[in-house]
Amino acid sequence: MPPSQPIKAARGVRDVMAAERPVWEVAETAAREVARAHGYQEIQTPAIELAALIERGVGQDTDAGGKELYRLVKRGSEDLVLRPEATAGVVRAYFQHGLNQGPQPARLFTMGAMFRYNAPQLGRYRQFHQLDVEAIGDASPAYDVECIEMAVRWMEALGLRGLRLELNSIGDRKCRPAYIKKLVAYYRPLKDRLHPDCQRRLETNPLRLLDCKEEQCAPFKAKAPRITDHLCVECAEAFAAVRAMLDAGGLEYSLNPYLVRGLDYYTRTVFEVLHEALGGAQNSLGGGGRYDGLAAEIGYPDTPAVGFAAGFERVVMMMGEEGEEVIAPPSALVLVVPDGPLLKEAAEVGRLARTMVPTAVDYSTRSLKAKMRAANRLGPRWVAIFNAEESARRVLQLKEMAGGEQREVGWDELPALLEAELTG
RNA sequence: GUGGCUAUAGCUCAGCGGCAGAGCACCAGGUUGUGGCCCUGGGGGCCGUGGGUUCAAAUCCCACUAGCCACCCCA
Repeated sequence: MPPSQPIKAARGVRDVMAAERPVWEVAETAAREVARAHGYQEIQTPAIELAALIERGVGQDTDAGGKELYRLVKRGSEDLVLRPEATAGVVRAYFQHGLNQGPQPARLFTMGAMFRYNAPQLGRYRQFHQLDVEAIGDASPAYDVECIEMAVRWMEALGLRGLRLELNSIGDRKCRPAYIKKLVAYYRPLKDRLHPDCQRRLETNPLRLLDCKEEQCAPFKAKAPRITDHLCVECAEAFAAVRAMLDAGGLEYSLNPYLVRGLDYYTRTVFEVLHEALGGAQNSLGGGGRYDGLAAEIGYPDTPAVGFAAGFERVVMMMGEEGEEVIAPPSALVLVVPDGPLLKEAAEVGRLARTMVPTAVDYSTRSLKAKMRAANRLGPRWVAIFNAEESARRVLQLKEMAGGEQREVGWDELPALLEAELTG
């Protein structure tokens, strides 16, 4: 029985159609170029992972690793989820394929679909796509800066302007717990005056108090102790080194002591690349940071690492606003248009032309006039027209659509002629 | 998960109790092998879904669904 309603795409997902796809291709190509220019190698990891990897790696108390996680129906004893981000899977692959035995750090990048069950909005989808770049196996803050630089360079290469880089350090396992205690001690007496969400945060995830944008809480936030004033010596030195290298490299940034990222695994450096023109809630094009604790969390040897992820949907959207214009190429350079029922002959001419340039064939039974109208919309550079009489002589009329000139060409001369036209 | 706005042709939208409309797009003809401009004609609609009010509902009311926006969260 047919469905009572025609079946549409699932909520929160979208199709990238032919008019938009070339923009994605530009973004993907630029991403590969930037990553490879820094010595990074492309890998692919699965979209499905064991639930334990994500829950341990991303953190069950985070949105991405908790309520937003897509869980697959168990088959047998396999408890699988759709990945909400790529880092945990890349780190898993790094160990599983022995990259920890090779030269350190391993410089890896990947591109692909991520999945989070949240309310869809412009620029935010349930299936979205990220560029993900990771340097695994070395604690030097120089790699933090390398990641930041790649993120910014990628977006700049796509013509995006009005980018803002925000930077913070959120300490490590040594100094952060002590800071959180101070933060809670500061906020506890103010609890009644915070708005409900923040009252909840105080109990569940105190760091998130710094993320609050409510005016009601703003005065308290301004006077709250700052993590950057409470870093241990090692974290403070690393943070200073990151800033010094950014300065030396001419990368502008602003320090944001309230920048706290949504995933549990971050330590020390965190950063975000924002775009001024995007709406307040979805103004983040990408972000990342150091995650020295993740490897141990998912059962591998303690290993320092740093990386970033950036969203294609938002980057592509901003390219449409202000980036360089990308024009979708016509689907074919040559369109073969037989006048009459000449299917085999049209196919043969198509094969000949295709040896040189992308070639489509119009096999429809419409009038020649209708086929020419269609040809005009498809936008090929040439149309190859022939009727039964010309077919018998193995010739065709090659018409250049832009100027309208056409001349008779033998089928066997066609490839050489097209080549000459393209190179000349 | 919470609140606001919206839903009519492929697209953009008008109509706001009384025959389902426009522009663009699509198809065909005007031109006996040849596109664009122009002219003519044509195909297309459960007016998001379900219920209610009414003699009568695209129009008013309710619910649901979806989209957008804000919150939340983040890419």
